[in-house]
Amino acid sequence: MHSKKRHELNPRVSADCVIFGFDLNQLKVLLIEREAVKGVEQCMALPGDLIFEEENLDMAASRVLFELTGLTEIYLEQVGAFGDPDRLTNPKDQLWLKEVRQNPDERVITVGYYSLVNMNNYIPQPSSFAKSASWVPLEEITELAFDHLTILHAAFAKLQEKIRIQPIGFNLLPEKFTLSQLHRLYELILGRELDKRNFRRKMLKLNLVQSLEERQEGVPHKPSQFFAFNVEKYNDLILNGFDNFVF
Amino acid sequence: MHSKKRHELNPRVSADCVIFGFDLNQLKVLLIEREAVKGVEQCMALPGDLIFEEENLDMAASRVLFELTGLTEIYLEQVGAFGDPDRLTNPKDQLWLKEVRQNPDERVITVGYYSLVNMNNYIPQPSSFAKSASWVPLEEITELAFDHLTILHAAFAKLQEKIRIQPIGFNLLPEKFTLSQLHRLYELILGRELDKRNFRRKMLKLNLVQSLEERQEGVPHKPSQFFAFNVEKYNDLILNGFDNFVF
DNA sequence: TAAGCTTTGTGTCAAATTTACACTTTGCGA
DNA sequence: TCGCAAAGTGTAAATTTGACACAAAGCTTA
Repeated sequence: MHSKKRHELNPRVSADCVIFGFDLNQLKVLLIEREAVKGVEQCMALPGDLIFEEENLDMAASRVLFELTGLTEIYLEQVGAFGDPDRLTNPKDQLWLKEVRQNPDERVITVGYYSLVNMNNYIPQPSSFAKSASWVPLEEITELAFDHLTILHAAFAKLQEKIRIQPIGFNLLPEKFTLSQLHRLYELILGRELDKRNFRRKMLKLNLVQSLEERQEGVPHKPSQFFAFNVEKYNDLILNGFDNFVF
Repeated sequence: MHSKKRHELNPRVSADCVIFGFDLNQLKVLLIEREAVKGVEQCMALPGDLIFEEENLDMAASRVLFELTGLTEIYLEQVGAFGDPDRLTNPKDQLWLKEVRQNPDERVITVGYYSLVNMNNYIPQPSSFAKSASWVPLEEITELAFDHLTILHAAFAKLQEKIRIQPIGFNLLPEKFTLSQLHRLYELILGRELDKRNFRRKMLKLNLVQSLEERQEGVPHKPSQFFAFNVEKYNDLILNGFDNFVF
């Protein structure tokens, strides 16, 4: 028991969103450009903002995402809370906050969210303090405002865990896709090569995808068969998990 | 863009801890008894309390756990943030808060943490507003203060995910344990039966445990061999994961 | 219009892993 | 010494994995 009286934390709370997209070639993340203020040049950031009194966290994250990027109807999954006392104390961030917030020194706890979307269905429309909103290749992101790089890494780590436990791709790919595209998606998320034939065999045996009566057109090579997810099986695997793991 | 001015959330923040233990037979959770105040009988709760201004979240969780239960040196992993506007509005909880908090109506965002410990190494010593602190069988927990049951379920879900990805047991079992005990632990966490022979074969092949030159004594049946974890291999698997999952 | 380029798509075999399944052993207690 | 309770053990069939190379298709261009 401590006898000295300490002050209870009384912070603002924000939500930050890590939206992953896939352009059939690269993994991308939706970033906004934080507007420049005097003394601070533009800077990329996750879409995120303070949340309001009557909101719950999940709804707040959706609203914030919508207000900054125009995206809506996105299922967001929580990454976790980030609340280091010094997460906003970088000099550049401080300058920016002084221009934008009423109490720039106040602590802010943020709750990170992430989602996987099909880039083509969501054209970002920046507004509020987002000067732009655009898809940036994951591998090119080396610096972000505040502790957003930490949040991004945590979200990607979650994605890498998720792919071991659930099927992935339904939200990242168009309705029709080729197995090569799915293959590449898995390689990008897992960060390593997967044998093409073994990958196909596995996917087909899982019954997760079904081939359509349609092939690519206009490509300068043998056209690929299109596939679609077997939604029933996909949802089944999400609910019940794979059963061929350890034990 | 909204034009109407809304108030930014300015809550208190708490940390709640879900500490799992294993008595070689059952999974248990460390709960405190929230002291009765006028009009509200005693009630079980996760150890948790408000955090202070200068703390970061992880350290705050450790402190709170220590202050309420005396446990220290425990590695806590984050479950996530819980912040529904109505998470404290149950009438009983309100009555209790009115006695204990300066501003009982203030919103509180909580950050959940969980950990796995060897019950025998941590004898809870209640203090602060914890009238008692004790290990309660997981399956007997059907009601808790606030939204603590939700947090508990989320933590258990994390544990079930973790066991698919990492070895488990090092922190839950004593140094020497029998394979039956480890077997039971896995069955409890996974919630289903595992074939005894196959389980043993797998564990031994993973090289995760090594048999000691010592057997049980005084049991009214064939005494069991003791085993210990192969720490090197255990840490290797935590770092690098199992490699025999899908793909 | 043929040659070349690029990506798709396919099969097999050996090795490893999984699954299902039942009886003997050991030590204590009655 | 008999009975009880849990420990401990092996095998065979089925499935899954991992490694590996070449023909097919359609566009491009010379």
